[in-house]
Amino acid sequence: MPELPEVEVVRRGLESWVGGRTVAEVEVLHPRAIRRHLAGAVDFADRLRGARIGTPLRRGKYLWLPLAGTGDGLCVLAHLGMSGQLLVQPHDAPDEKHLRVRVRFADETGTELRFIDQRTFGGLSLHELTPDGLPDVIAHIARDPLDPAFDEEAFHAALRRRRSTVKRALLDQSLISGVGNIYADEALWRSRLHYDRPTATLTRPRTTELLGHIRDVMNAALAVGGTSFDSLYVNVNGESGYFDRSLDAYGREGLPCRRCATPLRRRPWMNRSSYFCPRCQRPPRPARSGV
DNA sequence: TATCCGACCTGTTGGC
DNA sequence: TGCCAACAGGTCGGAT
Repeated sequence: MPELPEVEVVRRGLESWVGGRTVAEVEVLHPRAIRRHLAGAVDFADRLRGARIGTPLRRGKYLWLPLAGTGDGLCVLAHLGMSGQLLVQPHDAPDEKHLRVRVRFADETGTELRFIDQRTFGGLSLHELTPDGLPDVIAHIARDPLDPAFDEEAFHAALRRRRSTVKRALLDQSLISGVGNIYADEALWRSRLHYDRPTATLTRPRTTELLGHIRDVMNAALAVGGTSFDSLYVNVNGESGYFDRSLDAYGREGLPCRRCATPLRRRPWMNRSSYFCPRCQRPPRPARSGV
């Protein structure tokens, strides 16, 4: 599933293969893929035609392509959801089964950009950029932990204020962006923190340690092209990443913990799963009532 | 206001 | 072999 490292791999691919090219034609094959573009498919295609793609940018799991030539301050915002792919394909390559949007360019390179999405949780839309260069609709998305301007002190203070648990907080994109279920479980395992640990109990050193593990695991995944369990995540050239072989917690139910050999467990959690080591990641003690 | 949780969506897998 | 339920999970919006 595309989280920050996978989206960054895609962003880098787009920078190489799509940056600087001019859009000739856009074909929307499934309306749900552009559902966040409220003006609809015809408007989406009309406004994109003739635009020149700038350098792709990213915040958390969102990436966007600034546009020139359509009036200032417009961009294509993309979210891959759970199964979205942005592929650069030859014109004559057969259409993928779940091809949703096709972008052709006004050049002779012989390739086009395709948005493919099996589960249609992702999508493309056009938005204006705010003065600080961010698409207006993602102003609520926090900076991600690989952003040099990420404010660690403010993050810790926000955690302490919350009456919630640590994994919920990690998945809250308005608090810290780019972390999804996989890297949350990995970082918690590395930090020896149980997913239900109340955020208000985290000390400043524990927050620093947790952020360090989040950055480490994301950078390690980035270095090998991200995590691919199946064909649902690939880079713009259709290649898989290799970080699934390095996962310590996610998807390893019943397998021995790489620290203590205790079999890892999976627990249903918020309509998904949490993987953890019952020995290294002790559940929090219940709060005593009436004290 | 803060937090929680169901709905959305489709292919795969496992049980019967 | 075929049917069905469970599962995967990021984001949004309604409920509490």
